[in-house]
Amino acid sequence: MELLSFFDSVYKITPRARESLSSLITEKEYSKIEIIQQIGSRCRTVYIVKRGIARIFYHKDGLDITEHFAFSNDLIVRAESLFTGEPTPKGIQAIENTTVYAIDAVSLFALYDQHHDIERLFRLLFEREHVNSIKRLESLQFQSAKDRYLDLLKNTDYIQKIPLKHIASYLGITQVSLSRIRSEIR
Amino acid sequence: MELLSFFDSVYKITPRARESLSSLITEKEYSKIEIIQQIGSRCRTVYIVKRGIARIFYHKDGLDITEHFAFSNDLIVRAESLFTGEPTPKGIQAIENTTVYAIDAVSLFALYDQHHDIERLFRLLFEREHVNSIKRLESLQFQSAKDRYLDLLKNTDYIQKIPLKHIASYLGITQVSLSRIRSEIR
DNA sequence: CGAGGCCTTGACCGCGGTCAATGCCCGTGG
DNA sequence: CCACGGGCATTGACCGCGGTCAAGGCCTCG
Repeated sequence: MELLSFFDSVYKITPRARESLSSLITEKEYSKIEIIQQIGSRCRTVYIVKRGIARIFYHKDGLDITEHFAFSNDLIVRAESLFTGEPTPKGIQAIENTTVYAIDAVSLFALYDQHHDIERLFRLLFEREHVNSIKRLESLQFQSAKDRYLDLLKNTDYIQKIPLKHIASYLGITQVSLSRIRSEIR
Repeated sequence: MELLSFFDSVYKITPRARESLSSLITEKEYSKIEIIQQIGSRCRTVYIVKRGIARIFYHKDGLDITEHFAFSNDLIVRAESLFTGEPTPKGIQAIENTTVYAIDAVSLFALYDQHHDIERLFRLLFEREHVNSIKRLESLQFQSAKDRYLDLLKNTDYIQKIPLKHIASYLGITQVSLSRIRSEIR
């Protein structure tokens, strides 16, 4: 499976661990706009995007706000719920027709006790997410919306597939402002 | 040691692991304004504040920007360097006379191989930091500076000990704007 | 007592916000 | 097949939050 070789590139686990882990992995398909996880639910599944695009979103003052985009091989979890067990006001949605790998979190955490190396693999995977959050913090704290948009253009393929309204809220601005920024650029 | 009982409250480790771990822990004292870790260094030490206040900061366009504050029992690491091995443009400074516990990261990571439960303990500690980063992301993405300041006032004791200029940059605004916000409030 | 750091205040400006009108694309039904 | 309606993006008019620059007050420390 492609996913397992991606895992190998992060941290190699023993064949036995690999076997236990792979038995937990299922694939699911979602069509454009479909909800993968409802707002208000608890995060009990670790998703990894196989193909397509997904986003984490929530509602604030009646607005739909995108917090995160995920592409191929990206994890997509609502960490503030997965790590605490609390429900989260955030949901997960497919932006295009999307295939994800899904791993049940309870079973996964149970495997941690039997296979030290699985815990390590996922520790490393989540550490990457942690670093991503910090980078995003930096950009939100002291860059203009325009700079953030230019960065996004530079670093993210497939942006053209994402509706501008989602990009706008991800950048922390309205789609009206994003539209003006875009018109300035060329 | 107080630190070990704090660790116990997060995750209990075996007596043997506890012994190995405690041999890595040292205490260091820094006076107000003193630099704990230089800008541009690699993060090879896990610090936990025992007493006092520390901050993570960096320079952007000649300005001094505070990214994080740490109080008693808070971890203080530059995760984007600790987890990647890359140097970081961020430094650590004591805001007051501060005592920290210091754990050498290389030795700690080596212990992970011998003691599964130490890896788990620190995984859980870092997960908390991860969740904090995400909460902060939310507030930076879609709250006004005033709301962020009010939250900070509510959730953080000892703010009165932190110079306003640091609070301002932490909120993503200038100290001039913070000053106006403060004057509005009462 | 003088110097420098920190905080406040005033004048002025620009980025990004709201509200509203318009254009465009696309799916659905008569 | 065209007409209509709804969602998405753009554009204009207007406003307010937070930015810069500069002056002034207040501590602290040598």
